[in-house]
Amino acid sequence: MGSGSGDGSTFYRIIMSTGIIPVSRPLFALVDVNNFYVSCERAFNPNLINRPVVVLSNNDGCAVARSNEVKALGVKMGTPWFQLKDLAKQHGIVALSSNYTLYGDMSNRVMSILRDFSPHVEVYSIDECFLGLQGLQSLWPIPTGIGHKIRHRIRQWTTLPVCVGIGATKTLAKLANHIAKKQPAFHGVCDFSTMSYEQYEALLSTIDAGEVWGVGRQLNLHLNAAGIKTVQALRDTPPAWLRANFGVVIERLGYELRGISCLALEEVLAPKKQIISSRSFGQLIDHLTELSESVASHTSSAAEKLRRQNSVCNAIQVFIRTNPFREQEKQYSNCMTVPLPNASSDTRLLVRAALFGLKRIYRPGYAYKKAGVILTGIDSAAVHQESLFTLHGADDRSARLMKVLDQLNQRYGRETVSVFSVGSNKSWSMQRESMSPCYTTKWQDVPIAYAH
DNA sequence: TCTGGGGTCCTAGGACCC
DNA sequence: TCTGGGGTCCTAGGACCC
Repeated sequence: MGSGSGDGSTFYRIIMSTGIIPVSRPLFALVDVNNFYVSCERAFNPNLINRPVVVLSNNDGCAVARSNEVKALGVKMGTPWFQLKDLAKQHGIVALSSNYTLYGDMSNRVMSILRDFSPHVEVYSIDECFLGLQGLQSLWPIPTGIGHKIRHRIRQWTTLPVCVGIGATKTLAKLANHIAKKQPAFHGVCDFSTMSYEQYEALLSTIDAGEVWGVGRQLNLHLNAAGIKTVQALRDTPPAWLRANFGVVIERLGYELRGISCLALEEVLAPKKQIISSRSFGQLIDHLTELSESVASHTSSAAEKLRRQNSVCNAIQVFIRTNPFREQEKQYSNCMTVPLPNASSDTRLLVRAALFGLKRIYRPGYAYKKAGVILTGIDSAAVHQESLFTLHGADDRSARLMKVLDQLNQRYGRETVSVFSVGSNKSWSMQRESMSPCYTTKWQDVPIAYAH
């Protein structure tokens, strides 16, 4: 509930006066910046325009963005830089180290422009954004119009080139965007919603099923083996068959291609469910002390991200591995998930746990290439709010829990812990008697931290 | 010689509980 | 004590995405 919005009441009024349910079908746009990192660099260095440019990953390891000129040379995403050097010399490719601060800033500018076009916006990635176009018909009777206006304005205000895809579902909008990028005849805007049936079918029958959002390499192989090669063929495959063979995700994908929207716009930024911090080393290392320094620093930055979203985590995973590309060397890769006695975002506690795990998985005599940590079991409701709870039940655990509560309340100086209630006989469940988010701890955790 | 980093979702299997 | 079915939680691993 909780939707006492104007939309709702209007909806009901119309039903009552006319008896017609005004079903306004959803419509999505996907706006995507072309060659985003390269375009950002060009915005600040016009000398790069019309020249072949790549942006390289951390340690200048591999190409993570390519200009059209570089794509035309056949360079694939993720190609290692050392394999590109000859080609680069030959064609005068400019290689740049990545500058994520710049890209983040440019991304914010684009997103804020898009918010002027629609109140319903999902920032999908640093260079992509879904817009809900539903309800904008009075402003833009033909959706293609809004697409061109968006393109024009972003170009004018940021110099960045974008393409716009429009369709009845997010998957179709993605596909339309892909077409807008690949087929110059569309001038950067592909709008399925106003396209003729013939043109639509002709497009779908020529595009590889592997281009569909959610169809990766593996799935595409399986689809091809089953004779499903084009988007059209995939769409016309019975959803039940898709479910039986590939599961619920692909079944949903099938519906989305049929124009039945299954994926909603996610307008609010959901808190992260896991937070990773990891990096490859510039050179191989083998000592525990060096690994420890790296792991400690990763843990610290991960904990910072965790606190920024007002969360705590209940476990930290630490992992290390050798260089898998050096196939002739002996390989080692391992990880360990270290549970925390209490959910926390405290850097020192997390570092201690991570180093504890690292010591157990570390083996001397290997040349390590990468290390990192993953924070898991994230509880984003833990916002340190005061809440009032009651305790039900009467077995000895109640008394023990009360004691624990006292200890925690003393420690934090306020009511921070949720209380458990007793079910019918022996089952315990958490019960919150407050609407506000609370800090929760699990019954199983209690004896570990407060056994004595 | 040199090969990124950060996410999500789903599934399977084991431990444990009732 | 006999027993099975149903449920949760956790972890690992795969596939996919940008």
